[in-house]
Amino acid sequence: MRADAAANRRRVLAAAQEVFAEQGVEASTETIARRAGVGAGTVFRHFPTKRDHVEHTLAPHLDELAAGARAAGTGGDAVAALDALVAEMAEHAPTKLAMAGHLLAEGGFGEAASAASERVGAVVGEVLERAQETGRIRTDVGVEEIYFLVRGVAQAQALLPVDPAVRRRAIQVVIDGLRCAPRS
Amino acid sequence: MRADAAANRRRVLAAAQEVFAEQGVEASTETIARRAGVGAGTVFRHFPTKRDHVEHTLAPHLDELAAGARAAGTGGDAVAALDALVAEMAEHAPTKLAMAGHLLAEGGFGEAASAASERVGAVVGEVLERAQETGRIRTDVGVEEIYFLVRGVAQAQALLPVDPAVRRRAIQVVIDGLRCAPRS
Amino acid sequence: MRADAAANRRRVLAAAQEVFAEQGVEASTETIARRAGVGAGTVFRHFPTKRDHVEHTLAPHLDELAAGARAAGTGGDAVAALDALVAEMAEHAPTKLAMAGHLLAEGGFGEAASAASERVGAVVGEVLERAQETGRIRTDVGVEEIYFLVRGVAQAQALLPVDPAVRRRAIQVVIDGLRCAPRS
Amino acid sequence: MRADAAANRRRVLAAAQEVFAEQGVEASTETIARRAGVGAGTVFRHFPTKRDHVEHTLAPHLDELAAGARAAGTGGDAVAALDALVAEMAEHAPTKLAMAGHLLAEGGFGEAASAASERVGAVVGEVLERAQETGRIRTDVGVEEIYFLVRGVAQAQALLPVDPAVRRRAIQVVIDGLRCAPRS
DNA sequence: AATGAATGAGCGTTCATTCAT
DNA sequence: GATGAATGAACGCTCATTCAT
Repeated sequence: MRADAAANRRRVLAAAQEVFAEQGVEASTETIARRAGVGAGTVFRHFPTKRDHVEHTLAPHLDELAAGARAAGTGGDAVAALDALVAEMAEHAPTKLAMAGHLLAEGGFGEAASAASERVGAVVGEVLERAQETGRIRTDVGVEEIYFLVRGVAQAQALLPVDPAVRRRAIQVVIDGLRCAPRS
Repeated sequence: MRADAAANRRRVLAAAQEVFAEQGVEASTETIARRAGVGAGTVFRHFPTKRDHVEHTLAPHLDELAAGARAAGTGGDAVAALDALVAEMAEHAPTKLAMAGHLLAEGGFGEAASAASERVGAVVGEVLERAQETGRIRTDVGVEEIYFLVRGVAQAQALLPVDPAVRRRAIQVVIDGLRCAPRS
Repeated sequence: MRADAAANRRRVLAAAQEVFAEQGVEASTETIARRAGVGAGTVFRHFPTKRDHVEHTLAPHLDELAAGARAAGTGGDAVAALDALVAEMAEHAPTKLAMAGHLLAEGGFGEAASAASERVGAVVGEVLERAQETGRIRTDVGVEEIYFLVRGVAQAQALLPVDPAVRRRAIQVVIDGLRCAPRS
Repeated sequence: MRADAAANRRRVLAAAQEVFAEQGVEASTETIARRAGVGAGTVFRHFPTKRDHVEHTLAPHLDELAAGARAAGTGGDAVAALDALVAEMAEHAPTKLAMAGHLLAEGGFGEAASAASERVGAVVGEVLERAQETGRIRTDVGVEEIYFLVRGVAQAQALLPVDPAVRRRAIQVVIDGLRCAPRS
């Protein structure tokens, strides 16, 4: 029976990813249960409150983000790697991250989300450090600034769909802004 | 009694600003009414639907934003003016802008919010153009990109409170990124 | 000022007739006040509760009904007069009588409506008696039965709009049923 | 638990029959829930909107009506059967039919009520045709006229309780009016 | 006397959560 | 373990009625 339970858990999480992405965190637990093909009670057995549910749905997203960041951020040229990482994160941390809002509005990330969030930070930290060592990336910014900017870009598109060309140019501004030389 | 009504309207709006800022747009109308010291019916007399209420709470914020932008963006040096405007907007378009989300999710801005939004855009457009004419600001970005970045930074701090120093440095990245010369 | 008050009262009643006819008794007092061009308070000054308001709007309708009945029921031939009266009442006591429902559901007619109702009954009684004296109208029915049937026909069309031809034939059945001779 | 749910559904319907009969369709869902001994949410689980609730409360009434009509309308003598059917319907389609008003005011019968309504019409049609074939029932009336008259009588008593003797005599007028021979 | 703003109870409806089966 | 029915507290909104001006 453990196997069944685990399978159900997975199906509930998958359904939640879909439904939260489509309808936002306000989607009802019933909807998710139906999509997962289980009863509402089952969802609550696995995630006793909605907070838990949202948190455990967010965590894999963050891990995916970390994975994407790691993949993008390990190319040969450290600076190019940073550029790619920022672009990757800013483009692929979309709508779904609105979940974080719900969590934070209700008392901050829990264990699961915090851990995943730190894993993302670690990856970014590594890549950033490598890039700064080349001397071409400004050293007055750290992981926090990067993360802040990336979250911002991600949320800006979540709120209001925007022409991809606009988004791309905006991201380029951020990337260029991370370069060392002060200008003019 | 027009005077009393106007006073009440102002108190309701003030309460809404507070409450929406504290608890998000999901805050109940009852809560706002209580904070304003009026009955729930009074809120609905002034703003027949929640959308109306949110919209008319948001509009003054946008106007304040436009006013701040205009103030910041009219200094002598056009580029310094742009820098100031971006900083000003990014710092002072806080939590409360989450209201826009509610509106957009429910069918777009209404008249009041659209008008205010355009007023903001106009100010930014003017300042940006002036700055670009100096040749020191990149010309591959327009109002949309600026607005997108500013919204992003604003929302990023709305979602998750952040050390002001971090925010300041992140904003500096954006400002520097707007400069012309591509680097290294 | 007495004159102004009386004029207002009349305008409120006229507005109520229109609005109740259009939207049913559920129409809000506000709507009626607006239509009458007065404030809501004025309506309540004249009719302290909604019951009062409905009742005093209904009474003139009943009086109109009585007037129509009297006009129709005073022709030369007593039986023809009865036929005309029934037809007249059944056709012209339409939708608006739904008001009676509200009243009855809330504790019966009040003074004003009761008096008007009795005035209708008196007219019908006179005409019926004259007709019965010809020996051609059954004597096992009285005003109550007539009134009951007429109300029925009137309300049947109020609830569900019906082909006028159907209504006419149905009314003819009632008229024929009032004749003396039992058949086959 | 399907059994419990079904039982609850039945209790809710029974409560609704009572409450709608006593207080009209405007009765609150809360009241019905309390009468049924369940929470308000339970009522809405079974009948997602008030329309649904009214409709499914009305439909059994119509079916009962059809059943009664069929029972009354299948005796040996076709004319006697018609008489019985009209009497039966007019007497037993009481207050509760006011429900139809709510439905019609809100966009017509739905599936359930329409189907039941047609079942009633079919029964009446059969009996009427048989009776007309005897040559003793006027052929200028059809199901529509009968239905109209019956609804009328039913609603007349719904609106204002009336002495059963009066009602009986009024119904007799209708029955006699359906006979062939024109009189006088 | 008239106004129309304020009130607050009530309504239909939704949803996270609990619990009997 | 899973189910899905039941719960009941909210919520947005309406409206008869009251009352300060």
